[in-house]
Amino acid sequence: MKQESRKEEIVRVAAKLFKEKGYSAVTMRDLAKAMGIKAASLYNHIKSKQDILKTIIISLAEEFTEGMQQIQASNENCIDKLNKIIELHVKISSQNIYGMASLNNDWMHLEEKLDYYQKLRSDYENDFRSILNAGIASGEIVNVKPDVMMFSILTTLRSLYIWIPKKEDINLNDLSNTLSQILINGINK
Amino acid sequence: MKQESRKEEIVRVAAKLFKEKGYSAVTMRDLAKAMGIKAASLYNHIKSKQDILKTIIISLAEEFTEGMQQIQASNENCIDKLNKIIELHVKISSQNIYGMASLNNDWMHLEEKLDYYQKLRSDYENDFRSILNAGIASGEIVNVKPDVMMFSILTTLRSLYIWIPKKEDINLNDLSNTLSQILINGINK
DNA sequence: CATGTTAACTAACAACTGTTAGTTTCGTTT
DNA sequence: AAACGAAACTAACAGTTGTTAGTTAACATG
Repeated sequence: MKQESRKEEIVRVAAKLFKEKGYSAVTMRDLAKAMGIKAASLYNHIKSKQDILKTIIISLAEEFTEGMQQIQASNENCIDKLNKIIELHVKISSQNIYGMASLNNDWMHLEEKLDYYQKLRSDYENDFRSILNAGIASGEIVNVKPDVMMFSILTTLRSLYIWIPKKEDINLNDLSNTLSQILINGINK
Repeated sequence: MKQESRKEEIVRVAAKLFKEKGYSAVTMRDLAKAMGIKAASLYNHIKSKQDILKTIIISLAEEFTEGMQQIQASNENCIDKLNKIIELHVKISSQNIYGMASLNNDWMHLEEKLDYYQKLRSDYENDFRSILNAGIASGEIVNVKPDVMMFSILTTLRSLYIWIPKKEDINLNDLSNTLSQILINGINK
């Protein structure tokens, strides 16, 4: 159990506030009050408000990129790759509920790192799309607009951070399995 | 073709800016510049910044409520009700792409109308849930966690505003049908 | 004990925030 | 021609914003 540094604590508390009100609506004085210190004291630990956002978002985006690369490299079939993607989102989202809110809602407020973030995201989507296309080609997956499929699955997975906290005593394996069933087999009997 | 009032124009332009940067990050001076006037001049037409947000969000939320009530009142089977809900979201979202962004991301910045909005939203979700439960009871719908089904379908539909603008020359009927197929029957072959 | 580091503090800054008051311009109606 | 209303303007406000500078207290290391 490694000790959390003061900077990490600030980033964690900031992410929580960012989830509730959004990056722009949270002031450094809000954050300081939540930390029990004065706003100026924050700057002993962090470079800027912008730097906090960058730390939150980029580390998460890189976690997704890494996970996707491992899935792509494996030689499982397409449905199993999709199941792995679902597990990846459930895992990362449940471990960092607050950060996921920033990733989804406040990425446009990244400044220097905006281009880098957008590249990671579009690479991720391209990988996702190519899994679906391979599944269509091999006959594993039904042949209807892969873009709509991707949109549907990915927005569900990207919104997990909203929904997971509402369920108490949730079992993450159960959740992954249920999502797999619903997203892949639908709800029709 | 009814003429757009100056106030409606301001609300429309504001919604566009809110979509790009979020409510909090858009200043009245930003909005004025986009309108080609000075910030103070906005107040000849609108009461406050808050009032703009309220106008955008509440009218949309009421549109959804009205649509859901009609669907509930009809005596179609559950799957057909779900198809109607999908059509409702596609229709409203495509007609008001910018407003949907505020509805999804900036509702927490409503002040006096926050409680009202939250009531509309939870009523909507309750209606949705009861359709799913009826479908499970009648054997139309597979019996797995209705909350996960609702979450999955509803977040996809709520995110349409992000995705529709990326597709040029999209046919809205096609989109509704494709979404129905994917959300209800899944992607498995 | 002396020294250095960490992390808090107070005070202040220049810029920006939403908004109000009062004024001007200009086309339309009396 | 006079009066009116709509819609723009300038100027200003009080409060808030992110951030910097310089200082102080507590504690660990030489």
